[in-house]
Parts: sequence; C-alpha cells; structure tokens
Amino acid sequence: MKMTEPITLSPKQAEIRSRESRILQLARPMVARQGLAGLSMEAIAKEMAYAKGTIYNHFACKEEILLALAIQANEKRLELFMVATEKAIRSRDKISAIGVACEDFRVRFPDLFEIDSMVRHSTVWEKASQKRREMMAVCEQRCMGMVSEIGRESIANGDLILPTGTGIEDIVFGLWSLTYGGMIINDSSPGLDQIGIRDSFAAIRRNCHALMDGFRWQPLYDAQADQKLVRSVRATLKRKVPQGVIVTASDGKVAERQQGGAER
Amino acid sequence: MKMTEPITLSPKQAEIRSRESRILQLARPMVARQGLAGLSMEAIAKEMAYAKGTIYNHFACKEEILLALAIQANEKRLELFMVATEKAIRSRDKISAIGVACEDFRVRFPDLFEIDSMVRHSTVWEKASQKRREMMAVCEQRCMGMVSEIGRESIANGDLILPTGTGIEDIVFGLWSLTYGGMIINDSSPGLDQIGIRDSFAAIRRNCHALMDGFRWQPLYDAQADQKLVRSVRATLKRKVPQGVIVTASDGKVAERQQGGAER
DNA sequence: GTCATTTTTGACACGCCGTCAAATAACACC
DNA sequence: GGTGTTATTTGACGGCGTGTCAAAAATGAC
Repeated sequence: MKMTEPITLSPKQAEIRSRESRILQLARPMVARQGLAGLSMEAIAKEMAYAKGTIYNHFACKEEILLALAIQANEKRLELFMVATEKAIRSRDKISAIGVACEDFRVRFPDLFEIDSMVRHSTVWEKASQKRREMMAVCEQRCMGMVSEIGRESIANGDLILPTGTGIEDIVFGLWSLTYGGMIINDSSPGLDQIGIRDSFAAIRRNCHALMDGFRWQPLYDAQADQKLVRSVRATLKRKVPQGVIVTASDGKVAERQQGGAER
Repeated sequence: MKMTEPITLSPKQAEIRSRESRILQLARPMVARQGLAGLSMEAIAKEMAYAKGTIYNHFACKEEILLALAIQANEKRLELFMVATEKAIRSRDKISAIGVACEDFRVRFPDLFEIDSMVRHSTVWEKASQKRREMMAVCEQRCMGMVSEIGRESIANGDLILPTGTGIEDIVFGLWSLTYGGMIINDSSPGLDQIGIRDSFAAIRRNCHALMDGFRWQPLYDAQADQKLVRSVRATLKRKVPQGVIVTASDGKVAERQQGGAER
C-alpha cells in the first residue's frame, strides 16, 4: 500500500520527476513540426536513450502528452492575461488588453497555440485520462472566468447594460469565438489576405470592438485611444514575459524554465 | 501519348469513375467516427474488395481523400447559402439567412463540418496535391465571395457605411470567425454550457447581430423580426434541401445521390 | 487470335503503437 | 556487507497501417 507523500524525495524519485518535463520538452517541437503524427513515443524513447516502456510509465499514450502540453499552453496564456490587464483601469480596456495578450500568445508561442487547438479534437480528447482532462478544463475556466469577471465589473459600474436574455457569458463567448476563430481561419484559409485582409490581427481587434459597441459597452471604440492601449500592452508583455516555457509535472507542481529572456 | 478526352466513356472508364465516388462514400463515415486516423486505405480496399494498390491509383494518400470530402462539404454549404438567401430582400436579412444556413449545415452534416475543419490543419493540407488544394480554395472563395457581395449591396444602397480603414471583407471575416469559431469552441470546450451558454447557436446569432450593429449596419437588430426570419429560413432549408450527399468526381463532374429526402 | 497498353494485384519494407514477462536496480532492515 | 522485497526498466512481440513496385491479368485495337 502506498503511504502519503514523503516530505523529501529520494534521488530516484527526483530523477523520475524531472524526466517528465524532459519528455514534454522533447515532444513539443515534434508536435509543432508534424502534428500528432509527428509525435512518436518511439522517437522520444530513442532520443532520451530509454526504452519505450519507460516512456509509457509516464504517459499512457501520445494524447496524454499532448494534453499535458496543452495545459502548459493555457497556463502561459493565463499568465499573459494577468500581465496584460495589470495597468488598465476601465473594464473595457482590460478586455482590449486581453485581446492583445491573445495576439501575443499566438505570435510568440505558435506551437502552444497549435497544440491547444489540436487537443480540442474529439479523437485526441477522448483518449486522454479523466484526470488530465479535468486539469485542462480548470485551466480553461480560469481564462474564461477572468474575462467574465471583468464583464461583471463593467455591469456593476454601469458601463455595460445587458439586453434581456443575454448573459455576460454570451458576450465572452462571442469575443472568444471571434479571436480564436479568426486566428484559426487566418492560419488556414488560402488566399485570405488576397481577398483583402492584410493585418488579420487588426481586423480581429476591430471586430471585437464592433461586437462590444453593438452591446453599447462603454466607452465606445476610439481608434486613437485603442492604438495607444495596444502599443502599451504589447510593450508591457514584452518586458514582463520573456520567452519561456512553463513546465508542469503531472502532479500539478510547476517549475519555470527560461529560455531566451534577457532579465531574470 | 494521351489524346484529348474521348466523347464517350468505355465501360472500363466508367467503372473507374464511379469507383471514385464509392471510395468517398466509404471514407466519409470512417473519418466521421475516428478522424484522420480512422481513415484507412487498407480498410477501404478490403471493404470494396479491391487490392490496396487500386485505391492508391485514385488517391495518392489519405489526405487526398480528406480534401476531396472537404470539397464536397463546401459545395453543400454553398448550396445551402443559395437556398437560404432566396427569399430575403434586405441585404442584412440575407446575411442573417446565411448564418442560419451555417447552423443548418453544422446540424445536418456534422461529419462534413468536421472534415472541413480537419483539412485546415497544415499537416493535412500540405500532403494533398496542388490541384485539389486549388479546387478547395475556389470553393472557399465562392462562399466568402457570396457574403462579400451582399455586403457591397448594402453599402451601395446606404444600409452600411464603412468606417475608414475597414473593408467589407473585414466584416465578413468577423462574421465568419464568430460563426465558425463559436461552433468549434462549443464542440470542444468542456463545460461551456455549465458556464451559462445554453443555446450556443442563439448566442452566435446574437453576437453576429451585435457585430453588425456595432458597424451600424441597417436595419439594426430586432429580436422579434429576427426570430421570424430564422424560423422561415429553417423551414425553407428543410423543404428544399433534403438530407443528401453531393458526390464529386475528381474531374469536377457532379452526381447527386439522395439518402433520406422524401421529395425528389 | 495477337499484341501493346492499361489496370490490378498483393507481397514487401518500413514505422509506430501499446503490452508484458523477465531482468535489473533501489531500498529497508539486519 | 548481505539479503529479501519492492519499484523500475527493458526490449522483443503482435498488431495495424502506409506506400511501393514488379509481375500478373484484363482490355481493346486490329
């Protein structure tokens, strides 16, 4: 029978723990290059000079690894959300700041963005373990919840008045659809810019504002003010969140590993 | 050396042609069930009682089959667009009608919807042949183009005045992102309705209207009028487009095969 | 009926998944 | 250090699938 967690880790235990994140580190570029098919348990084992079985001790299948990476992705995204909203005062500005954070995430962690979207396919989702699915769900709720909270703030101080039959979640859902959907379409629609979309991020941002304007969420869109805010949030993100990877062990503990950040 | 296309097909030629669509018919449910991984050239060959090599004569790889199905999907969607807009008079109503057509497509051809989104992944897209990719791009442009055209109509008669720096394509892109993104998120976000989204289609529709309202696209949203329109379009679609599959041979010829339609 | 051309066939080489009994390493206690 | 127990690692194995290609079979023109 297994006792409760020991206070100190034996050297062996520690080695096993660290292996977990090494696997994820190796897996990430594989997935980025070739999708789920490019992620090979065999290849990971060979690369790490372990037998295949050892890798399977950590993750029961490819999909588990993918989900673990997706969880990292959402943690990173949430981190960006936090940093982005720090300085904003009016609620609607906070929403805009989160939009910029989404762009930033997409640009600076394209592989994580991709992984996050892969995980949504039922064929992946269904193969992963209950436990990890729940962890993922929690991550997602935290992101959504943060935006909803800002919305409620806006309602409380009178900046937003909901039409009857519409909840703040519906609007959050809309902003999210617009942002996420726009990015997916932009990545995958051949000749979209040919049709007239030069800067798809700008278009997405503009559309989010139109959506909020449509609900008369105050203060209404002002091109100049928006541009200023976008620039400021981008600068903040660049300064406070250097390139990096959050490595999460399966037990939920988190370790940070910086890759290219100039500052500590 | 090959001559130009003969006017009449030899029996053998005809058999080969028809095999093409039989393959697609078989492939469709496979993909629907298990995604790309569930689509097996081997299984198709076995099912059809041909050798594997024969299947490879038609499609160089799984991805080719998937793309062929995606093309069918887009043809079907365009058909729904056409039918849906038939009766609308005001441009903005036509846009709403297309939104309803998107819902209808999602509901009645969920497998095609899924296939369409699978094809967007770079790992699939890149493996398919140039030729088929172009066919797909054309299909997509036709759908987009139809919506843009309606937008231009609105501008021409004064129902919509674009802000400077915004093109009609940007708004179309927004509507599309909202609709497509919303459906994807709805399918894949665990516990979205738990958070408060009961009827995601209604939410998407409402958000599309908010987006248009945000651009002051006339006539502005009116819940009653909208509900009436939605019902009417749904009825029209059900009547004029019974369940069916468009089967397209690789040469672009089209054959229709009805599955469950009561009327011819 | 003959022969050139087109089409089909299925064995083959390869790669990967996930399993599991046996081998090895770690540890706890004397 | 020795010994027995438990935890971990190993890699061969069966299964499934891809994509190829030389040989076999079918087709059709004369």
